[in-house]
Amino acid sequence: MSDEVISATDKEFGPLVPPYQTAKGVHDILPADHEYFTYIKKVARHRCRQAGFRRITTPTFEFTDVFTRGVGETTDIVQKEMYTFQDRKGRSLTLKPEGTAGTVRAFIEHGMSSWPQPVQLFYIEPHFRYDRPQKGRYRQFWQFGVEVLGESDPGLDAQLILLAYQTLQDLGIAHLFTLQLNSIGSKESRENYMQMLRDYYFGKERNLCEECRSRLEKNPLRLLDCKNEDCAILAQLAPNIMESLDDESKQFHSDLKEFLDELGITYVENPRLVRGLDYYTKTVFEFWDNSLGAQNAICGGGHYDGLVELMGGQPTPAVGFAMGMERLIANMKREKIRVPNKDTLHVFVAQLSQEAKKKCLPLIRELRDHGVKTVGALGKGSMKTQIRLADKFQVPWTVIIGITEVREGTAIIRNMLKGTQQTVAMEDVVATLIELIGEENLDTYSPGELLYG
RNA sequence: GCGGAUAUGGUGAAGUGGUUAUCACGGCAGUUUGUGGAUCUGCAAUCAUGGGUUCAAUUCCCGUUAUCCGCCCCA
Repeated sequence: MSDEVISATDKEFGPLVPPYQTAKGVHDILPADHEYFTYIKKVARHRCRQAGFRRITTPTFEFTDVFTRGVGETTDIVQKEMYTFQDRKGRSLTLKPEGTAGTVRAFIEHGMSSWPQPVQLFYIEPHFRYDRPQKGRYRQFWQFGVEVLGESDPGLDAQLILLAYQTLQDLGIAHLFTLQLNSIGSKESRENYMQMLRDYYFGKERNLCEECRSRLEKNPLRLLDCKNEDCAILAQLAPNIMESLDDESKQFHSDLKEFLDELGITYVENPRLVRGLDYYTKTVFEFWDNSLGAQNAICGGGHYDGLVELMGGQPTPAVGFAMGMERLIANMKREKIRVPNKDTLHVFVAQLSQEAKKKCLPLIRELRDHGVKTVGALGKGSMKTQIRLADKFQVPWTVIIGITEVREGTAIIRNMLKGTQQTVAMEDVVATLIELIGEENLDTYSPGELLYG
């Protein structure tokens, strides 16, 4: 590598020379954090399976149009947060910034409208947004999301909100959040409402922030949740969306609230809640962090009746939500919640001499096949080093096989907690250990039998 | 995209305009070759990076990059 290259890149982008570090806004997920990831995935999968959802994974990148059309041209996500690049033939591709657009694309592409309706899907996937990193906001982040397509009923929305709520409960953090609820009506009533807003703001433009002035034309709904002081005051006095809803949406919304009451889920009606993605209709909701008072959502979702059609499919009602895995973890840690994990080992196998090593390999294999979590020090190292390593791993049992044991056909089983040890015949080692560990503690998870034919 | 703070071994922290940069935890190795968790010994940092001020900078100033926080937006 020439000096020229090093200095040029170094100056513009920081350490692009060894040792490397992660790009801005992305993180390694280390084993300690995977304990949380694994646990949350289990909870999510379990809740989804109970409710008849099946998992889908859409590609990490799609044609850019999938998102510009699906998410909406005027949204912040599309306008300034997408990772867009060209492939070798000049096609524009984009790393998925959210999960719904790709899922809807898949729904249409695979003819899911002919599956039994509604189609219920969930995903646990990384997403990408080019945004300034901050607490709970990363350029690559994981979302757990669900979508229900092909049927429209307030009961469905209620179920979905319940699913989100129970997931938060399962993770021990539901009490930290408040459900914010609103309805933005049908496409038609929303357009009427947007016209009402434009009329309301007519002549008041000079009091708006610069951004809101441009929103006025493209997406006046967003004026309602602007944090700018003056904009907020005007928004307070703006016409309430509830009053301009069409009758069907009104009925839908009041039914939903009834169902939520029935389920004992509390919510705050928030007529200024609008979502940053264009595809929503009727129900929109977010779970907001209580302590911040501000809008820091751990989960957001809503009803989107027009999207499938917009993306070239048959008119299909749908509803979904997504929650941020990193934010879930951050909140669990904030609550000092720890998560059970099964990474602890049972047995360490120490060996001395080449002959002993030969005996160790089959033994380790047999132990593992029986569900005994086992590691062995097959590299060089004195007895002391190996036992010390066993101690570092905090295993309760160590098997020691040296020259003497090989000759006698035995092995030493050492109790690492008490410091006692016994010599047993080589063929009894596995059975003895299983008894010491206890069958119920073995790691014998089975993925299920394979089926043939 | 806009503002603020920070940047010292793997981690967390001290510290100084000038000879070997301190401490804790962790890591590795060793304490004479078959046994751990204690003690002891040793090893590991061009003090983010580029430039400037100065006889001299890790320490002062500026740029860059990164991290953290707020705004914006969202998950």
